[in-house]
Amino acid sequence: MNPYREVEEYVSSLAGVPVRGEIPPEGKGDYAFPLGFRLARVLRRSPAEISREIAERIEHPLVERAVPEGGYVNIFFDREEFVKRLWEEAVSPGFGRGEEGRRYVIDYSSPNIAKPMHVGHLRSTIVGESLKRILTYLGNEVVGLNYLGDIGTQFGALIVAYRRWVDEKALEEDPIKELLRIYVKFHEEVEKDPSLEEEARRELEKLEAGDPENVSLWERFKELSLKGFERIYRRLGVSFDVVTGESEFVEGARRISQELLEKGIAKVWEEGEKKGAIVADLEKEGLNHPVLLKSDGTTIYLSRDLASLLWRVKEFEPDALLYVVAIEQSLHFRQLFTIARKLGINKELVHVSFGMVHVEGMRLSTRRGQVIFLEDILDTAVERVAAEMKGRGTYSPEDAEKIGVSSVVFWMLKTELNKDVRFRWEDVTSFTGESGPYVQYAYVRARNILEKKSGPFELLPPDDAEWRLIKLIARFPIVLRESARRYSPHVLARYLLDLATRFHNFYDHNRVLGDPREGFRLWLVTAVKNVLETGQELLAMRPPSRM
RNA sequence: GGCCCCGUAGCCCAGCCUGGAUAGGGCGUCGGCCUUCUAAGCCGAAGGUCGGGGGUUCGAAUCCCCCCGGGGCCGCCA
Repeated sequence: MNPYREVEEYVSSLAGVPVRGEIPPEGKGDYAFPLGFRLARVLRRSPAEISREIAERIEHPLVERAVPEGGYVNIFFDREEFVKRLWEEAVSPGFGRGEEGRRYVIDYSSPNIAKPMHVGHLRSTIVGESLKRILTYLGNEVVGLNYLGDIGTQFGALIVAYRRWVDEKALEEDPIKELLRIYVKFHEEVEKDPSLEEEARRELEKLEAGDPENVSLWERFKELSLKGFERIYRRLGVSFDVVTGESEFVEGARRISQELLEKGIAKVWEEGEKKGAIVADLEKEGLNHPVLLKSDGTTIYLSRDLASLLWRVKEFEPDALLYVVAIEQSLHFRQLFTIARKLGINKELVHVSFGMVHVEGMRLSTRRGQVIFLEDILDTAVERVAAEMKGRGTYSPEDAEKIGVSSVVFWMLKTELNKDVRFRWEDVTSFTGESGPYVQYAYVRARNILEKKSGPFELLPPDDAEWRLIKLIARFPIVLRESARRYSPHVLARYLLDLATRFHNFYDHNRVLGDPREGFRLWLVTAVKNVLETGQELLAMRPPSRM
C-alpha cells in the first residue's frame, strides 16, 4: 500500500474517525493531521491536549516520531522504512497503476466535417486523450469515441463551391485547406451573386432527399476531412476506438422522439413559430422546452445526441459516459442528461466541460477564412524547439517534433478545465518555467545520468535532499487517482511540474555519479525518470531522448 | 430577465470539490550561479485588501447569502 495511505488509515483507526493527512509547511514534519480541532467538540477537551495524547499513542513502523503542535499531530516518517515500501514499485513500469475496473465511454475531439478543427477542438482532443490514458492506466476499460459533426447546412454551400471552384490536386494534398478555401470563396461570391444562396439550399435539399450524386460528394468530404484530421491525430498520438457521426443517428432520433411523446416526456408545440415541433418538457427542471423534432419532422442535435447516448449505453454497457465538450454547451448537456434519466438511464453522465480558448487580437471566422490551422501551431512550436536544439548541438528531427508537440499539449493541460485560456504565441511556445519542455528537461537530465550508469542500487537512509524528492515520488499514485476522480489532467500536469522542480533543484545541488551515495541516488534518479516518463505518457506528451 | 462559468501579485496560474499552521508557483523586473551527470536549469530579492459586504465556524481564499466586474448560454444551429 502507498505509505501515505497506510499511515492515514492507521491514524484514522486510532482516532476513531476518518481523517485526511495533509502536507505540512517545511520543517514541521512529513505528514500532518489536524486531529485536535476535529475531535475537540466530541471529546470536550482542548485540541492541544487531544493531539498530544494521540501523538503519544502512535506506534507504527512507518512513523519515526509523532509531534503534537497545537491541534496538529505532525508525523515524521521513518525514512528507510518509507523507501522500502517504494523500493521495487517506484522503478517499475506500472508504478501507480490501479484496478478500478469500471467501463467508460468518452466522447472527445468530435470536429465538424469539412471545416478545420479550431483551437477549442484541440483542447477537447488533448484533454480527452489524456483522460482516456489516465483512466485506462488506473485499470478501467475506456472506449474513446470521435463523434463527427457530419450533418449541417454548410454542405449545400460546399457542394456548390466544389462544383465550381475545386482544385482536385490541392484537395488530395491538403483536404482541409482546400475545403476551407472553396468554402470561403463561396461566401465571398455570395456577396456578388445572392442566387448562390438559393442554389446551396437546393443542393442541401437534394442531399437530404438522398440524391446519389450529392450523397457521394458528402461522403467524399467526410472521407477527406477525416484524412486531414488524421494528420493532426497522428502527430498528437491520438487514437479513437470508435469513429461515428451524427448522421448515423437520424433514424434513432426520430424513433426516440416518438417514444418520448408516448411516454409524456415530450409534447407537440402548439403555438407560435415552432408550432408542430416536438419538444421535451423540461419546464419543471427549469430547462425549457428544447426541440427534438422540427415541425417539418427533421431531427436536431438534441434528439440525435440522445439516440447516440442510448446507443452508447447499449453497445458498450459502460458505467459512465463522458463528454469532453466546451462549456458553452452545458445547457444542452443538462437537457440531454435529464431526458436520459427520465428514460431510466442510471449511468454516471458527465459533461467534462472546458472554458473557451480565446485567440488574442483575432475574431475567428471560418466563413472568412480566419482560422488558426492546428498544423501551424504544431509546426511553429517544433521550429522553435529545433532552433534551440541546434544552438546547443542536440538537434534531431524526432526529438524536436516530440518536444514541440508536447509543449502545446502541456500548455493545453496545465490549466484547470473550467478556466478560459488565452492563446498567445508567446505563451504557447514559451519554453521556460511552467512548460512542457521544463518537465521534459528534468526527464532528459535523469536519462542522461542513467545512460552513463544505471546500477546497481543500494538502499541507504535518505539524506534531506533525497528525502524531499522521495516524498513527492510517493505521491504519484495518489495524484493519478485525484486527476481521474476530478476528470482533470491538470492535477497531474501540476504534479509533474512540482516533481521536475524538485529534481532540477536536486540536480543542481547534488552529484549522483561518483558520489559515495551513488548506489542510492541511482535508484532515486531511476524512480524520478520512471514517474516523469509515465506522467508524460498519461498527459499524451512524448518523452524525448535528448534536448 | 433566467441559468452557467470565471475573479488570488504588473501579467498568467495552483490552492476551493474534502475549511486548518506565516496564501504557493510561473512570466516579467532586479541581483547572483556554468573547470565536475546538458544553464530550456538553479539560488536570492522585490511584488498580495485572495473582487466587495455579510453570515456559519474554535478557524474561511475554501462553505452559505447578497452585491460588483468579465465571459458564456437561453435558436425549428452544433
